[in-house]
Amino acid sequence: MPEKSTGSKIIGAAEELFYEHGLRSVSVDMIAERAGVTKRTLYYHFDSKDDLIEAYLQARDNPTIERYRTWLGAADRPMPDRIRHLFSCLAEYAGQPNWRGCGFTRAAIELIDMPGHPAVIMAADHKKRFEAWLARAFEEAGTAGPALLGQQVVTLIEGAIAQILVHRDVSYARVAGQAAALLVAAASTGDIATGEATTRHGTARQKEAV
Amino acid sequence: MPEKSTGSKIIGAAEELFYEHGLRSVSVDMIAERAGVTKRTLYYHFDSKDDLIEAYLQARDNPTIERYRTWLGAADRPMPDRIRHLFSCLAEYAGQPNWRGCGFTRAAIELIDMPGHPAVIMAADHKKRFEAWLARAFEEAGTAGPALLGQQVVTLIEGAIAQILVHRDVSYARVAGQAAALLVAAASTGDIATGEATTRHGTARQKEAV
DNA sequence: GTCTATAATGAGATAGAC
DNA sequence: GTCTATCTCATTATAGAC
Repeated sequence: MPEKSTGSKIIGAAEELFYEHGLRSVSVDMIAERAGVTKRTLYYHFDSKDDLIEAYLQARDNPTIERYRTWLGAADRPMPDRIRHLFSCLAEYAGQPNWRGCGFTRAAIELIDMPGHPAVIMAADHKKRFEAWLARAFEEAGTAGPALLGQQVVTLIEGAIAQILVHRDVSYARVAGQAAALLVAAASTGDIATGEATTRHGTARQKEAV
Repeated sequence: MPEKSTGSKIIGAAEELFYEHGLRSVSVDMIAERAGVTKRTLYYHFDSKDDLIEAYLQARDNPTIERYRTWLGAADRPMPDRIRHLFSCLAEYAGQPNWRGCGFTRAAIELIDMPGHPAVIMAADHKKRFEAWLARAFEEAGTAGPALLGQQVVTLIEGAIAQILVHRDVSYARVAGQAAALLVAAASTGDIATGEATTRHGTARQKEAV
């Protein structure tokens, strides 16, 4: 098999460093050193640091969505269970010591004063595609209101990630998973969780545990 | 009334700039200029930029929680309605052109490679107190499982803020509010939204609208 | 307490040889 | 394509006068 190309070595180094320490804290020098090349070589392969940032997110795009696809699992189980499983996997994944939240959201925040930055655009696009994938999974499972449910569940995922990051407490993934499963279950019974009506006569029930 | 002190002028400038552009993008020079003092004067009042960052978050702490307290409103209405109202207010607030998400979460992310930074500690502490306040409100309203519900609702708030920030679309606050109201309503009926049991026999219902 | 002026450092990016 | 060496600029922080 072929030697790893210089370009991909640089991207690999950028991935590790940007994700672990953030975009602004990591210098081009650090990336070059980690990649085992000089800065001049790095600039031969990439035009600028912004270019590297873009490549970093690009490299994470597909793997991230595929990871969630695996977590959701096949359609041979009820959707609420699959969703709970997804959040359960997230909890385990986020418990790893080198986990640092969502690289896309973090990029959007770090580059908040550069709305036109390619990485910011890419982050929004990535999240839209992720939401669309999830909504589609709901649709295929015959869940009512798949688009709305997609919005709600990605919001729970996003919130759980932020809370885990701030508190270093993965339990937020589990409680978010319970919430998501309840929403999905409510929709699965044929109801649509939207609108402004009161829900006080709802009777969604979950057995007590944990 | 007394003239605004130099110290508070500096903090005011730091607040505006840090919140709008982020911690790393804003230089001490910019803050000094905005405050109408020289850099030397700034360093007379604050030891370092990190010190300024801390003061910036400190200044936002109480106002932020009070804002949510107002949004939740008095206890003269059913809790699901109050929660929906809170998210509705968030949607309107986040629609303002100078809104930039949660300063605490953003600080935690920008300073992700400095886990011991005072601002990072303060962010976690702020969010814990916020969650405790919300859980207490549920408790006072007699809702079952107030602590769990507090976790779930803050997770929805956090997620909605992140999504709005990335997509510049306040509708995430509304759908998150619907989800939160449903969770609260489910708990209000005496159920506790926890555990691992399937929820497929739940029948929480919300009228379709919007 | 506030000013002008200046360190001291680290960053992104480039020159030109091989 | 990769190297050594350097440029240019922004940034945090400080010196010393008034």
